[in-house]
Amino acid sequence: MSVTRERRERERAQRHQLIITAARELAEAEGWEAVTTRRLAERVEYSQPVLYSHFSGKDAIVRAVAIDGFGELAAHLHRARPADPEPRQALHAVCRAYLEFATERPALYQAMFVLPTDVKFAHAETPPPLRAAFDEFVSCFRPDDARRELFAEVVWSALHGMAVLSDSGRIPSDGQEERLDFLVARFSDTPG
Amino acid sequence: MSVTRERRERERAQRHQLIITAARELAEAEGWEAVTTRRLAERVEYSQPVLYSHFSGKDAIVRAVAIDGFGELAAHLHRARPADPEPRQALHAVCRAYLEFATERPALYQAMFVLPTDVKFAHAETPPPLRAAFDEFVSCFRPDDARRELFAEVVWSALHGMAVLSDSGRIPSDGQEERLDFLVARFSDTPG
DNA sequence: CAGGATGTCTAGCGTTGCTAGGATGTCGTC
DNA sequence: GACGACATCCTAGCAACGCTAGACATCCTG
Repeated sequence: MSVTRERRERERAQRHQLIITAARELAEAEGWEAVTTRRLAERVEYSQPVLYSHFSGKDAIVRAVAIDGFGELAAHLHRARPADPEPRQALHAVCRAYLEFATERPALYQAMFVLPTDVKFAHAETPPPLRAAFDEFVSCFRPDDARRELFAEVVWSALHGMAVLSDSGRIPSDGQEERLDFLVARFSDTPG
Repeated sequence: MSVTRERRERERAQRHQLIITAARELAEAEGWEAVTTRRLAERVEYSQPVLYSHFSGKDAIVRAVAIDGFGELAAHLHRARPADPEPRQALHAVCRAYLEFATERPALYQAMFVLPTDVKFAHAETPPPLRAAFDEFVSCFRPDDARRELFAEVVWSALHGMAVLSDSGRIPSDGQEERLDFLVARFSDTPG
């Protein structure tokens, strides 16, 4: 339990995070198909096997990036929700923030919500930040409505669909604002 | 221009389709990650290079599968839409049919709407069956409403989100029916 | 200072998508 | 019917992939 050991562990933890951020940067710059273990190793200036001493495999690295993303998304949505919760404006703000997040960090978003994953959603083992992000949607609906979780699921599904279809060029990305307005108009508790 | 030549071309066309259906079956049975050029070649009882005399690469095979799927989806949605178009029931029927299609042919659905593609959506070069499928949604809204295309985009996005999030285990698949009901209630022209 | 644990690298395995080049067979012409 | 031209198909191989075994170096401990 020497001082050296502590330093080692600290360095190891730093390198762990370095791998995660390097994977994320590489993915954001060139897409996930460009993130190979060789390029990643080169980028962190270690050899390939070092990656495997930190993560069980490439999937685990992607998962680590995704989990980092959940925290950022939760924070981003929370910042966007106005303090005075006029319900419809709150929903609009949160939805817009969600689409912003997806558009500005497409690779991160893919790691979180598109790539195959074994992260548990809506489950006891769900990462707390992920649950927190989802709750930002739930909180946009009336607390006394028993179906607000259902509402949140559908709104989230719609936003996710808009995000991925737009990102993959399947719907024109310049109509996103209009679609957002329409979605919120239809889903907010206070119609009109 | 001999008879033999005609037979050759006929055989070639058959083999072309054989490759497509083999790829699709393999994907439906074991997922797209199991569809390798070697396994596909083995399945059609030819060597690998034969695939490349029909398609420019693996992506082109996936695209061909997807395009087949567009036709089937359009037909499936059209069958589902009732002749007497009570608007809300029509929308409900088409939406349910869409989700059915996605759940029952998940690999085909992925080829069409998830995997990277260069198929043109909402464009002059859009495959007609794809446009026809989209129009089944558009037709669920009042013809005099200039924004019905927008409505259709958002409904489609929501359904797509529900389909992929459920398929990848990110929302529980047994809530799909409830979500569908809620979606249609909020989006149909005739509220209530 | 020796011995064992820890950390890191080189080298290589099996698989992937894809392609070059040779063998085989079929066709139109003399 | 024999022959050159052509089309068809396969064997063999390339580079890149995720991942791992085993050798080397380095450091802490007794």
